[in-house]
Amino acid sequence: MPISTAHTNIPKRRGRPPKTARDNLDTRDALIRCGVEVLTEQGFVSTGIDGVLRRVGVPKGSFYHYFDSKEAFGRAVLERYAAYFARKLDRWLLDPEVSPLERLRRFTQDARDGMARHDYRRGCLVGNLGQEVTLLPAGFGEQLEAILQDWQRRVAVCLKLAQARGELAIDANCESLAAYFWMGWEGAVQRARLVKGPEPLTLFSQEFFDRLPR
Amino acid sequence: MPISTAHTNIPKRRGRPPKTARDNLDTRDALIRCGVEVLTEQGFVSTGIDGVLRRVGVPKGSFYHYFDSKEAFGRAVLERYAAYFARKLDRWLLDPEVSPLERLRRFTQDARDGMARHDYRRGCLVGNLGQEVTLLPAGFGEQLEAILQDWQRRVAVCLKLAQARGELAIDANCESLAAYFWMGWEGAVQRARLVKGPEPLTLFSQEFFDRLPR
DNA sequence: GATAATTTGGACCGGTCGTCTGCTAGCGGA
DNA sequence: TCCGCTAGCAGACGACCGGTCCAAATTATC
Repeated sequence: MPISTAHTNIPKRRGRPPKTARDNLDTRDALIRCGVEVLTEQGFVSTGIDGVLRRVGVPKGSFYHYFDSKEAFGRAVLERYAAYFARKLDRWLLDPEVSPLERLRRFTQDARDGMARHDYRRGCLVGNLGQEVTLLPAGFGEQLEAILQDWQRRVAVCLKLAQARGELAIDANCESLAAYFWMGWEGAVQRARLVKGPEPLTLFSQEFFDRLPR
Repeated sequence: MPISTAHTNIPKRRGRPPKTARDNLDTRDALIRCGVEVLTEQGFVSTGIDGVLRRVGVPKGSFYHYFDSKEAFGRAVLERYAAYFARKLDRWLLDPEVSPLERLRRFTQDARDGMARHDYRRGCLVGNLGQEVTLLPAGFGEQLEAILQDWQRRVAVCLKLAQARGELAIDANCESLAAYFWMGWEGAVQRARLVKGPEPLTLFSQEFFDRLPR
């Protein structure tokens, strides 16, 4: 038998087993996943690692076995979030079933539902960390900006498709519009957290799409 | 003489009389002013009292003489900022020399210059604290939302003036537009801090005013 | 049994908020 | 005059928390 797949062969790891029964090998994964949840709520600086450790049921001493530092943990969380979000974005923006512009609109609706599911406590991780950029370890700012540029690129592509379909004026600058979209959207998300309601998201969506050049 | 009113009869308390001279208020004032600077950079939670104390040259022990708690300090700072910003807003939005829409545009230009003056390290205090809303003492969120509503109201009035002048379509919903403006603007400010440059602010302004219904 | 791999409890150190105590300045009363 | 009282202020302290590190504990593999 060639290389065995991950789920068929149990690795039978050596070493001291976890005290609390946990899916072996993905303690690190669980920490990152929990980190995404907590950091989208509280940001990076004011979040203690004890908090996420306790939530996952991992002892404090174990942390530095999985990550070099809090900074490294933050980076891992951010990467995970970026990947997760890029997938989500593609799922909507590449949907061949609906028109390009409608895809973007549906993305905002889905995100709005997502915020409601978490009672508007969680925001956008990139937005949250962006606010803390002056306090973050060096290089974080650039990574955040790169992620936003990536999202912008995807939206810009979608807008160009809309142009080809005649949904959007041909002379519109899709890059600028995409940047404009994300600024407004991040602002709307922030505001939705503040009022603990969907209204800002709905209002933004309404106004943005209404004012798009035909 | 019947019950004397509080301000006519002086109790003639013993002991050293309250100073009430400038010195007392000056120190408090200096703390608040410095607080505005620091909190617009770092937010509330992750800012230490000691930091602002050191910057003003006030000993640690004196802080709780001027403020009941860190929370009370935060409230004072926020009030000061709101008042300052409302004045600034009025200065631009009520300027009779230029057309209403141009007033709003000039405000954004002025704010852009302001961010440049501080090397894009300082953002909007309301935006910053809004991001931390889940970690802030109770009631902060409502105060922040109230301040934003106040700003929105002022912008909405300005937009209505623009309508009267024919700069804006009569059927435009000024309240919605004002809310839309502030969401986008806060997002742009946040982004400008991230990239440490004026481009997001310029781009937002451009797009927003370009897409206003005529 | 030796070794390597993995997990863990707890110690360390620095920083934070808030308090406690005490000093000084100036006025009232004896 | 001078003692005591009160208001303004300052330094030290305490309790706590957060990030980091390490040595011990526990198991699989050789």
